[in-house]
Amino acid sequence: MTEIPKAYEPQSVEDKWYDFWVKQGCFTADPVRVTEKRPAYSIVIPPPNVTGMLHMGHVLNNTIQDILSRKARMDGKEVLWLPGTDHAGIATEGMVAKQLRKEEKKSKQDIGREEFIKRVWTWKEKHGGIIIAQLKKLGCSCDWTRERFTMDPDYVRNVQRVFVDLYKKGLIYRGKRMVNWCPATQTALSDEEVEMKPQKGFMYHFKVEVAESMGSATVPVADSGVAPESSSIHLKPEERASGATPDAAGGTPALPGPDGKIWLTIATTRPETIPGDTAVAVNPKDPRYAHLIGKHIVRPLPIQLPREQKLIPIIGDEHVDFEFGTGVLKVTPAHDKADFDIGTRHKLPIVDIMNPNGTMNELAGESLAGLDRFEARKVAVERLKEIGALVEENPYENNVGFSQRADVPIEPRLSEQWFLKYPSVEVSKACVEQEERRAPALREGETETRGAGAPRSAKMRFHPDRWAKVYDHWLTNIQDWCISRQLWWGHRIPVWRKSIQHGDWKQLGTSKWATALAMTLHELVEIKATEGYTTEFVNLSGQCETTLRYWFKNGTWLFEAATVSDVESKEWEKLGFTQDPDVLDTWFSSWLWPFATMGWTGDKAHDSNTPTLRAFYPTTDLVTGPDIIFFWVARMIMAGYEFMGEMPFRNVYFTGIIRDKQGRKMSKTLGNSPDPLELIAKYGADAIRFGTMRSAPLGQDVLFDEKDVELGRNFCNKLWNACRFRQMQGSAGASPANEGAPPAQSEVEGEINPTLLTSDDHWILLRLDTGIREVSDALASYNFSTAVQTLYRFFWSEYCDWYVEASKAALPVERHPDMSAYPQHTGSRFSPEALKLRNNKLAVMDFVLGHTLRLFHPFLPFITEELWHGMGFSKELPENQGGQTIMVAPWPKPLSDEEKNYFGLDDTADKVAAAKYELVSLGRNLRRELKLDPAKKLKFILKPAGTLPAAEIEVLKLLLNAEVVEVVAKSWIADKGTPSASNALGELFLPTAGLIDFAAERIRLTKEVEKCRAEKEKVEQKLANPAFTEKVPAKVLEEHRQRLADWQAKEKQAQTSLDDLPV
RNA sequence: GCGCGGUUAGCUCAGUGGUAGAGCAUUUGCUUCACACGCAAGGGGUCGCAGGUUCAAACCCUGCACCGCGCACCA
Repeated sequence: MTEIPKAYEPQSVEDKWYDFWVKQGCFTADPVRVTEKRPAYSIVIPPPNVTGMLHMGHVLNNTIQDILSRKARMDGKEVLWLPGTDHAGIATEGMVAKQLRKEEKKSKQDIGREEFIKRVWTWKEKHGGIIIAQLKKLGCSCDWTRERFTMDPDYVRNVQRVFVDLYKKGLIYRGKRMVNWCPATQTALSDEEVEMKPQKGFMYHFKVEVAESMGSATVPVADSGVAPESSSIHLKPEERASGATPDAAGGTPALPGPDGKIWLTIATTRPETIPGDTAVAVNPKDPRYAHLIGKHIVRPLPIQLPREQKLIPIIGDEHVDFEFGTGVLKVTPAHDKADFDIGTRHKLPIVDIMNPNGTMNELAGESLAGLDRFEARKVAVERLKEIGALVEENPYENNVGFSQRADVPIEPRLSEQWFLKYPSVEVSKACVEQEERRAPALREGETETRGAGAPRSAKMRFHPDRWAKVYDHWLTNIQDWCISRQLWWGHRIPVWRKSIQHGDWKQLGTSKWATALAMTLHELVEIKATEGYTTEFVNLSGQCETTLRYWFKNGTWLFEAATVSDVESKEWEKLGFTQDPDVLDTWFSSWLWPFATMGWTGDKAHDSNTPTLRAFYPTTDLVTGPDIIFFWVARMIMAGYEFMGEMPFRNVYFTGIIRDKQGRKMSKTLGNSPDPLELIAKYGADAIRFGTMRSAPLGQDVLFDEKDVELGRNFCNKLWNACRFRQMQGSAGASPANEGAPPAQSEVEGEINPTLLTSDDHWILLRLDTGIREVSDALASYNFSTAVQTLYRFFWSEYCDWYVEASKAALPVERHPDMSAYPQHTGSRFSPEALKLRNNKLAVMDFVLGHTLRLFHPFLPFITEELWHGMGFSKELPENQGGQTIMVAPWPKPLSDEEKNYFGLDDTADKVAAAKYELVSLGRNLRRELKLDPAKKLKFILKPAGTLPAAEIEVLKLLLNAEVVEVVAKSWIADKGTPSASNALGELFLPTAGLIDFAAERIRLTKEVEKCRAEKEKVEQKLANPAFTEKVPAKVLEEHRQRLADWQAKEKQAQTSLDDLPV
């Protein structure tokens, strides 16, 4: 490093080192290298959407993973950070469909499934790599040789295997159920993809006539010519409301009104679904309505239907809450989940009045058919008004489920879908450690459980562990997972179906394969050919691997063939079987991520010999957001147990959610989401990493502010300049960066000679030791912001602000410490002794910087690598110990007892320097309070408490910006009124003859006395309390006594000075 | 409704029972020869409220208020 720029320029450094790391294979994991001494450490990346662009959430998440990976490498582990992307079914399909519409004015149906999928692949090849390139910019040390995509052929095969396996186990089934239907994307969704949002709408009350109200008939009145609207249309709603309608709070039975009819009022938020009502339900215990059960009402919509077709029964069902609404519930089994359940209980007909796209169909009646559901709602209200059925219309807020992705209200819809009954639920539930259940002893051993080959605890840990409760709760109330999606882009369900008339086997054709199969089928079905459903499985072993499932009903067989074999599926197709058109939920592929990316095949014998799986599964850590705890984390755990027989990861770290500085979520519409790449370009990758980590406390959301990145840049610049300063001092000899140099080598030039260490050196070495401990501990407990703040404090406040500044007293300014070149400097500083001291100080600096760079490397990979080489620390180190790259230089260890002994560091070794720095602050304070010219070099007088070497005085002089620091004897007495300050080191005077502003000094001293007195009294009060002195531990009592003495002394001194001030 | 988290300096947050902290912002001063992306010195807080436990509470307990999040949900 010959010429060092004044400021750190990240742009010229980052690409260079990233390319270097990749070329040298620094990120590549090799399972062969894993041994007991070199344990494996692994993380699988939460695969970002292949359509995605890097956002701040990715920055947070991936920086953490990178820190963990880099730290693990420095710990000497074999690290696999496995990257990849996710095919993001709905998002990607939507994007390509949109493009198609825009560029070619075509729908996906226009070009067909095969062509459409081709287009998606083209799109993926072109744009799919963007986010990966962005991760590289951030410095992520992923093993790119193992990059995976959830639509890779191997991965697709794994998804199919898993599907067929679960199908075989009877955990996957197809059924007609109520699902969450997204009318925008026209697919079913899982419960997790539905977000409840409060919506402002209206509660409509409408009235219906009880058909049997005349008391004559229990049979529906066939009065087709006269629809109820014609007879009641003359009445105004309010008249009706006050008439026969029972008061919801009343409790009196609903009886015929003056017109001889009984009217019921029904409350609904969705009047457009009235045509789909197939019953009206009341609570059988409700005295108002119980007598009506079994009678019918006349459904008001659609209007045009003849009266007898509108009659629907009044049923009794406990589900109905009599407090709510009017206590009368309209039951729409096709369009409401709860209603569907009621319908099932009462065997009600199901009338689906909507199209898949959310428009009404012809069953909704002429006036609604073709309208969008929300439009239809308005029209339905109009119709009700027209016929006089609408009683009330009140603003109402309720919660409506929205499709998370499309942000439109979901529509409960009855449809045929595939469901998964979750596997391995109990073991997955039990494996996660809950805070209250954990033994205290285990908490201590936290660091050991991470990354080590054999975990001490068999449990999985969540960080912060409160998420374990959320996880547990979800698993306890778990519902079957709707896994089919009506999309084209994704893993198509590997099931082929055909229905065959009983005995009509010739339908299968006459091929050899078909004949053999038909024979088998024939034999089997002959035996089982009884009416009803069966769920027997036929494994046609010997002939094929397909799992066949069949049902028999009404003389027809329905066959379902599930297979992963391309050859066999072709055969099924030849036999007229057709593949299920649906694809699987994207999460149904990502839940396999931790092992499907590692060469898993599902064949136990094979997998147990797959090196990657053997070495790296289970993975060590998973880093993700709590928002996908159900979508991904929980499901991966179940898949891990089900298919690998083991947990997929030992620790899960949940990041916070990145928000803007006002606490709002980052969103595209708000425009509050900064582009990380712009920030990287502006401030550097290290800066954005540092800033993000610094402001991301464990388990809390992160309020992001560009200021944080700026701080990161400033920090990098500080690091840069501290190294630059060191570099300008020239060589101290041999490479000093060796870890814990053994005492035997101490005589080597450039190594630290303990006999030459000053109090400052002792102090910084102890501070370094503390820093190493704190950073290591913080990382072991995933407290990244604590780690960063510790580093910040150590490096900036301790090393730069105090140590380097103090060191300047012992370091000549000139670049070359060749004495002959500077004849004007003939003082002690340039004596051979001083030169030795100087070199020793440089050696200490190198020692500290060498450790510091390594401590920073996981957080700031680029600048530390640049400086590591630039400072020459890489020289003379073995290739695999930092010689090639700082990436694998050993992580700094706290100083051992041996090292501390060698350096002469006991627990009090930092006391002198600490007192010195405190006295400097006091002295600077004096100067300031007395309003003395800060630039002027002043004379200070020191009366030391003990003896102080001359070198210490030099340091004081420099740090106080003094002209001179004159040391005086104990007997020396200051002139009256000389401002002073004192601490353990001694008493510091600032003789100010002629300079002093007495008024300012009086104010200063008065304030000082007051403060001392207040503090003194606080302590006195405590000590005066007998309860305190009796019960308090001796140590605390002693502290208080000492504190009292200190304040008393200070007060006395300040008071004396005040008294001595000339009037 | 149930659960979780939060409430400490203007802002963002540390702080596991014993003298209230950091960064940013702010004030003042400084072209001190590594760094103005810097240096130095300040100002600024009855730790959300009310009780309780304790010699001692920001910290432990109880209740309340407010903010945020999750789950559930009644038409």
